Amino acid sequence: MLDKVFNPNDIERKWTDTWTENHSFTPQSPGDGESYCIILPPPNVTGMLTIGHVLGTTVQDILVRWKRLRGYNVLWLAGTDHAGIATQKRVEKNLLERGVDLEAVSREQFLEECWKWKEKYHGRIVSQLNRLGASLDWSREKFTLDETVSSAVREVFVRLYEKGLIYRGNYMVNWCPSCETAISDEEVEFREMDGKLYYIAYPFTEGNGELVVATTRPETMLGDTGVAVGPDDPSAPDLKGKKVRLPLTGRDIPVIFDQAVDPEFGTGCLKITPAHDPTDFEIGRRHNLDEVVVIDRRGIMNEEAGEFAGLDRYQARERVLEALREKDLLRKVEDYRHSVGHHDRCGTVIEPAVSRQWFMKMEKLAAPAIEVVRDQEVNFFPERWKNIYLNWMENIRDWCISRQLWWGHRIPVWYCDECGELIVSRKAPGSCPECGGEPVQDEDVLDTWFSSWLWTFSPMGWPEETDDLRTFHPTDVLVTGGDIIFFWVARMIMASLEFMDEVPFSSVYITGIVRDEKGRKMSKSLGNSPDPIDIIDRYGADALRFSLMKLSPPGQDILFDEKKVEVGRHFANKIWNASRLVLSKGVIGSVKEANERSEIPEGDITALFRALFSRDLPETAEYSWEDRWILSRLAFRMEEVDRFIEKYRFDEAVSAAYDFFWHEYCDWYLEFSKNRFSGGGAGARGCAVTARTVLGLSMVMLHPVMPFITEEIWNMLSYTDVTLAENTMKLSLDGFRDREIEDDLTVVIEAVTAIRNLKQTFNLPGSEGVRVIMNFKEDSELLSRLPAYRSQICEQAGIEELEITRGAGKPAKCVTSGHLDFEIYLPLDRIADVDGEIARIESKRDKLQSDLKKIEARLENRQFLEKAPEEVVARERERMEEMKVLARRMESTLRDLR
RNA sequence: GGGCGAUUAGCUCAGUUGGUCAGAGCACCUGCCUUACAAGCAGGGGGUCACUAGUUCAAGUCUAGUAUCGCCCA
Repeated sequence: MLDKVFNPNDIERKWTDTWTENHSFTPQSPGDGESYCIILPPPNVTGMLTIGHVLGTTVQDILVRWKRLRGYNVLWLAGTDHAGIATQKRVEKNLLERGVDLEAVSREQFLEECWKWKEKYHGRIVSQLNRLGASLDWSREKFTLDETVSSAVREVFVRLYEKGLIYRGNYMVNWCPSCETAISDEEVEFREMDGKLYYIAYPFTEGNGELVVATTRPETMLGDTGVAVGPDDPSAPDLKGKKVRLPLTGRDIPVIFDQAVDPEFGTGCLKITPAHDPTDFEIGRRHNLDEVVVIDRRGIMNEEAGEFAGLDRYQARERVLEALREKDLLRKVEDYRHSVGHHDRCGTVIEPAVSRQWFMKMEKLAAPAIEVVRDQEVNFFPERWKNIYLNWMENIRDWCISRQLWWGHRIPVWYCDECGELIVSRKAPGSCPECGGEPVQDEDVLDTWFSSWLWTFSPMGWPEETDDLRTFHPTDVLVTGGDIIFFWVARMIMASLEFMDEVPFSSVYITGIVRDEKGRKMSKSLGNSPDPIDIIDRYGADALRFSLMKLSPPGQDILFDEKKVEVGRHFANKIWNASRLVLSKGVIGSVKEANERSEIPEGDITALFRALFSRDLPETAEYSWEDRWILSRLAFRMEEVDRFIEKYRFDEAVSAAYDFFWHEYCDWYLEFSKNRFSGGGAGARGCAVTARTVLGLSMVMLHPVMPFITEEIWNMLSYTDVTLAENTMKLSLDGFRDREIEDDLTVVIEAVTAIRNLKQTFNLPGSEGVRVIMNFKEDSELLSRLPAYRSQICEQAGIEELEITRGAGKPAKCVTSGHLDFEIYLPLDRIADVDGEIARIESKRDKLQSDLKKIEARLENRQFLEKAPEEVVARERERMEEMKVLARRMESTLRDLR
């Protein structure tokens, strides 16, 4: 006998092991059937997965398992990312904590530490993904620094360099003084901050007078090489050719005129620091101003800053202000709120700096990537992301791709130590082709995303024309968060179009962001994400997956609270216990026997299904209306679930399966089945076969969402020796839909519920001696079919006798329940609480009458009658008549009671 | 400054092309440890759909504006 309470941990381990041993998720290339491919957004090897990863991973797993069940040749490609800055920082921190002097560590030694780190955390990530049930193909797994991927990176660099799209130069970049590297525009996060606006006087070199400039960063004045005013400035003619003397340095700098000056800002007069401000840089280059660097790579003032050298930029700010005050040049200080760029990885305030870096021209690459989205070759779900993508792509700027790090893809560029020749090459050159000198490789590495943007094809062996590429590229759908749409999604589309000449995927599904109960995004740095493994230990992976899917409508952020996982745990327990019931009846009519009897090919569940149930289940001793009904509902629900998954409506798909299993199969079918089992004989046999089959197909339906428990139950049902995860079945249950019986059951269920309600309201616990009359309106079609359901209605409602009548009068002493097609009379010798009953009916009558008034008003409205579609008017008329009948009956009931 | 979400029951959230859409889960109340399940069963109460105008015969749903919260871009 199975345990009473479902215990997920053992079976989850068991099936993970089995699937791994069977290599269940390794497809062939070329393979049988249509192929389907998803690449896993490679997690960083910096730490552990968050609940956010669980959400995205589950969505992908649902899609690939669902496709596999339908016979697709599915590849879900596993991989991890080296995460340049993040990993380097973690390793540095780790070394410092171990008391290692970073200055004394060589590049080689440091990289060795990084690889150790990678091995450790890679293992953790793999085990987390396995615990979650992710059906990834580990045989093809790649790490972004693997040789196949690295060679693709070098290939791409060389090709783009040769095409003139990659260039090196001295430009303004976002510099992180903490990480001591350049970063791309996308890695800068702007935050609103309270600051000050300082008004500083710059005296003219000749004559009296001064120009007052406004700045939030007074320390940068040490690097000023000009002062700019707008060309339309009223004082412009007077300023022509003038110079000012830069305070504290004594440097004479020109007054220039430039469109970029905003006359509304401050005094309308802008100090120009070309080496430390992006706008100033542009203005400076336009006017050939000097670029004086005063802040070094660590954010410390250099020797150009004179007496301020050696101070960090914030200390320098204070000291500069002091000095200006002393010289009486500080005219005004205002509070000022402005946005300040921070490095998204470490939170350090970005120091814009002129620096020699490698860049990629993006405009030409972006053009086709814009087209494919406009032409709907690539579609976003939810669709609103499309506009965000297009907006970014249309305003794209060049990409700074070099990083001053050690951990990453080293830039494939060498410089001759003799003649300085620049050599861009796929392989290390032996000697300089110009002078035979010794080539020295560029010290820097590439932005991590420079390898990630190739991820739909580089892990499959590009630039070789491999079987995998032929079979699986382009991939089908990319599932990821909206936060990396620029970093990654957009760039992948560009890369694939450039190098594969096709889109990388046809759909992009953007998941919501998982936040904590306070609405903060879960992140490693905040430490507010619970370890998914803890949750899995306590609730089970199926429960976690189910709950996340049920609670996350597409694109909506989800506030995660551990309590929400209970929904899934309860459901898994329900599945488990329903299975206990069904399996306990297994001795009757084993499906395996039926399988053998009908000589059905191993694993062909559809054929089995059809052999067990012919299209029109005859009203035989074996099968009866209960079976027809649940099969009809199953047919409907399976189709519904498929439709929702196709539309990426996982919340709806999961809810449909849940409602079917719990509220149709368990609440009604299995309850009906108890009587049939206890009756024994052929009826019990048919019931057992149906109960098992529906259970089995429910497992198929739920497997993509809850792979473990469904696999377990599926195997206990012994249909085949093939695991559910590896099974394929083309299911088409269309023919089993039976509207008439579904309509009948709607009434049966309504009647049973009404009787239960009356019984409970009037406190009749047992069924003994309870007699109920179900009185139909004269014209009801149901009347003739109802007797078939009579015994189940009695059983389910807990009554001894059900009399079905037509147009009969109401007995004198009884309580009633009114419905559209029928009325329930429950005769009582004595109504204990007459007043309560009157109040109950009155409140229902009041509600009915107010609804009735609305409908009457509508039907008296000439406009409605003229303009609304006929069927709407007809339906309203019908409703009004029905409600009138109900109201009359209620009134008569009330009269009787009083 | 520009753009995008959100606002529906005490809580967390569904509600697709306007017309049986006012719903689910949790929480709550009542009765049940009924031989699958108390992580359960049966029954029940509970909402002016943020606000204001508008379009329409008809608005939770469409339009505009307002308020509050959140995100993205500059």
